Amino acid sequence: MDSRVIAELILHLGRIASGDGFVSGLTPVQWAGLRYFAQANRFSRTPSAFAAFHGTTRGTASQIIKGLVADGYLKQTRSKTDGRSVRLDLTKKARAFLGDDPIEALVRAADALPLRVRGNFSAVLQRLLGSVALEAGKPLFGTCETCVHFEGDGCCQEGMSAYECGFVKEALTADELEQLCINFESGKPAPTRVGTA
Amino acid sequence: MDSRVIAELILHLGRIASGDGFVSGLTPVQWAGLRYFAQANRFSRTPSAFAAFHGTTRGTASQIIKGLVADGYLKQTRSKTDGRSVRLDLTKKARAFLGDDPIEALVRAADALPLRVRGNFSAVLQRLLGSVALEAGKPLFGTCETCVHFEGDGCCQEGMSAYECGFVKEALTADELEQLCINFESGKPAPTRVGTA
DNA sequence: AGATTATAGTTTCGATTCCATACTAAAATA
DNA sequence: TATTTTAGTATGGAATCGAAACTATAATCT
Repeated sequence: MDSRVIAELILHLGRIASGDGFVSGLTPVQWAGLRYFAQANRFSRTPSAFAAFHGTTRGTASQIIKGLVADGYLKQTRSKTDGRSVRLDLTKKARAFLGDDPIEALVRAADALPLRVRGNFSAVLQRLLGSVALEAGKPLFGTCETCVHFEGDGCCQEGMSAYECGFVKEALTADELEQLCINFESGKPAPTRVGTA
Repeated sequence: MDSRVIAELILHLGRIASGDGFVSGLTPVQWAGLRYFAQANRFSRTPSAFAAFHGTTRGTASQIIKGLVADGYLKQTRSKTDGRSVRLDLTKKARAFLGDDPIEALVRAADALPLRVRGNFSAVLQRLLGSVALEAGKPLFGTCETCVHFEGDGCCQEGMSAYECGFVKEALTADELEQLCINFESGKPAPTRVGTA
């Protein structure tokens, strides 16, 4: 019986914290877009990936992005390796605006929680999201840390960090290990493994 | 740094779990309305209270309700004591439909959590909602259990339960103690108190 | 290679949502 | 009695979103 209360609290909290109407000139959807492109790694900063993440169609995603580009929050670059693809990057203007995101009220509230509580709480949220995303057939985004495609024993064999993604087969910078990726696939084999095909 | 992750998870989870588009013929907003009127006590089943809860305007709330009434999910009754006021009650049809609510996916996910975790988790959510609602100037709904207006020592003095709301000055049934109320005011004086004016 | 199919992204259209504003009617207050 | 407040409803315009159609590039299949 507590479960229903939890579910309703999450939905309600999400709605309240999204901020109604315009905040600092952006709509809730536009803020969601900005947040996404601020956190997605370079393989995932595309209209399609955003659509998948946000749980909408590519058409809708395209519109949201168009608005953000027009207002100077995102910059578009065509991919050199794939002529169809496009990458979106936050402009300086956008980064400066991130602090006005209405989500900050919720961030502050979470920040007031005891450190220990935060960790548990966040883990439970992750778990709930995993279940719901699975059932709804939505892709689950995640970071390299627990991804099956992550290869690389952090040790610097020859002077350079040896992180690599086995899916796109490219090297990864340290920053990118913490960014969201659409190719994420959950799987936590022992941290020290060597790839058993 | 974990706080931001928490905030984004909540927003994301809320969006995914709201269900996109129509589910069983109702839109996400209509489902939200149905849930509200299923859980609000008789003082709070009004357009205004729903607007306050849902964080929208009375006009928008009125539209949502109009649709639900037209589709036979809600029944309108004018108040006898206040000619302006209107009370909305769920129809049998609506109660039968509640199980199809897209939120059920999230409910099931929460239900899979260990009992002990659920309690803590729910408490933290409550706390976050309290902070955010306060900061956003939104009213906080709650139940009699922790409301300052709740009067009555559950003991049955003369054969009937003596629960009463000091705000509307009316007797309360046992059911109503668990329903959401717009007149809720947080405050947890000692459970056994007698009203010090 | 050439034809077919799949993918990335965009555009357009219609339905829905929602806020702002204006409005009616019934309390509450002066 | 006159004024103000409150409850609820309508209307118009902007924004959102999904479905479907469309363009262009890549991948696949004879």
